[in-house]
Amino acid sequence: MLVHLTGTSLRVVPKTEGARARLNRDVICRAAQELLVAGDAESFSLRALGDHLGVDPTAFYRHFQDKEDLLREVGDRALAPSTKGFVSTDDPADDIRRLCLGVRRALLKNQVALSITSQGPTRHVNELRITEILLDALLRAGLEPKVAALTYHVFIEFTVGSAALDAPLAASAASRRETYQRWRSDYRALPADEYPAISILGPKLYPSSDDVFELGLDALIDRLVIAPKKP
Amino acid sequence: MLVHLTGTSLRVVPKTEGARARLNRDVICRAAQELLVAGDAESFSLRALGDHLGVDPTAFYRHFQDKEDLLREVGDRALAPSTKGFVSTDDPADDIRRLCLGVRRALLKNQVALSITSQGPTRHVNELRITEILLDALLRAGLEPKVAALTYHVFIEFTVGSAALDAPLAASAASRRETYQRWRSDYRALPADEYPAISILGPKLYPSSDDVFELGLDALIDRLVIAPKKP
DNA sequence: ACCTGAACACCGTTCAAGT
DNA sequence: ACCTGAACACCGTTCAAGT
Repeated sequence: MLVHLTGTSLRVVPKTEGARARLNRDVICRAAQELLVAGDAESFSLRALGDHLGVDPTAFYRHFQDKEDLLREVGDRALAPSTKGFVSTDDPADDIRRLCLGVRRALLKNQVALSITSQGPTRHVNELRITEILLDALLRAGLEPKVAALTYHVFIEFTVGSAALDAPLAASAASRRETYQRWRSDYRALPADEYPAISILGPKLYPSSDDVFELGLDALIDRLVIAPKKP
Repeated sequence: MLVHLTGTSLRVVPKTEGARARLNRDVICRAAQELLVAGDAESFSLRALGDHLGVDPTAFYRHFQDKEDLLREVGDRALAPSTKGFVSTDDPADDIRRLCLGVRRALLKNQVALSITSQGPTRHVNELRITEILLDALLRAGLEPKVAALTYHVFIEFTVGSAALDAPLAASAASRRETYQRWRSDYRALPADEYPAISILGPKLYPSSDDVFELGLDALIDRLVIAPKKP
């Protein structure tokens, strides 16, 4: 069969016709991001997305392979603020620190932490930039290749993993304080003879998850980048 | 209203009647664990659980509040091997190391990492034991209460978070090697001028996730427990 | 007391049909 | 070329009915 042009394909399409919400990957991603930032991640569905776009839910399949394909791209777009305008300095340790903090913030805001790592590398530009920045910093810090690769994965697992754990709570920032209050009082109700350490430290548990992340991140940077252990 | 015994409540129930798969939390949890260990986590459903038990799917609701209630208990049971028989020594750093490695192994095997932390503390015995062991070790290591609490959360986030990220791949151990192969070759196909660090380190990425976890865990222990930073 | 089964309000996805 | 809408094969959960 030959591909052939028909007369109609050369017609000029009126702009007014194109104005009514013509779908493409960009407008779909933006609508998905709006829903994810606004509500909780688990109420997101392709049907809700269709509603939000004023379009049949299945129109989506013209532009993405499946839901995962969409979430992966939405996730990558969410990461843009952490790579756009990022400039590496002559302090690789600080570069790593700034990058991981930015990645975490972007993931928490958009509730897409898990979709990022679900199926390995892609050509998605922000994921690749993050990998490049991190690996570059680790090489500049003087790590040998094999150790640099391992260390890269440590930072990714800690950053993305803790974001995945914190995201559900970070979403409802208002209720987080009272949730934590309740959890602490659950600990307080435990028998002190059976759980002595918990009864001492219970009131101090569930601090700011930002503080937790920074403590862990700085420890990893100190030990793995600034003063790596000799083998 | 008074609680009163009726004559029938004293009747001896024939054992043959009890033998036909009478439901309770224990047999339901065991069936769920079997399904989770055998297959992938996302194919688990209450309907599949009902089939496996030879029972209507909704019979489940006589014994658990909802699916999350079940998964939380299944998760806690999965953690039992990491706390049963655990003995703390006079080396708190090593106690932490052994505990976190055991917790990670248990979570990966049962694919229940995320269900553990989804809604804070409970009276589930293994979760509480893990908290107690960890907090106790941190206090014995000489950390002051506030730092000990932060450090506790760092270890939990790193252990559970990385298990949550690794679990989907750990499930299909057979296909993991070839998956990693493909990912590495994806990296190799990238333009070297745009991604110089990736093109150098690409072949070394995606090492054993056990090695990654141990590198990070030991770094955190060194920096936060053995040689904590002075404020 | 405990289980069944119909029913409700959803999912992601496919595919023939429309324009 | 792109969108629609019916349909398929599922979900978790509720509730009246059975025994």
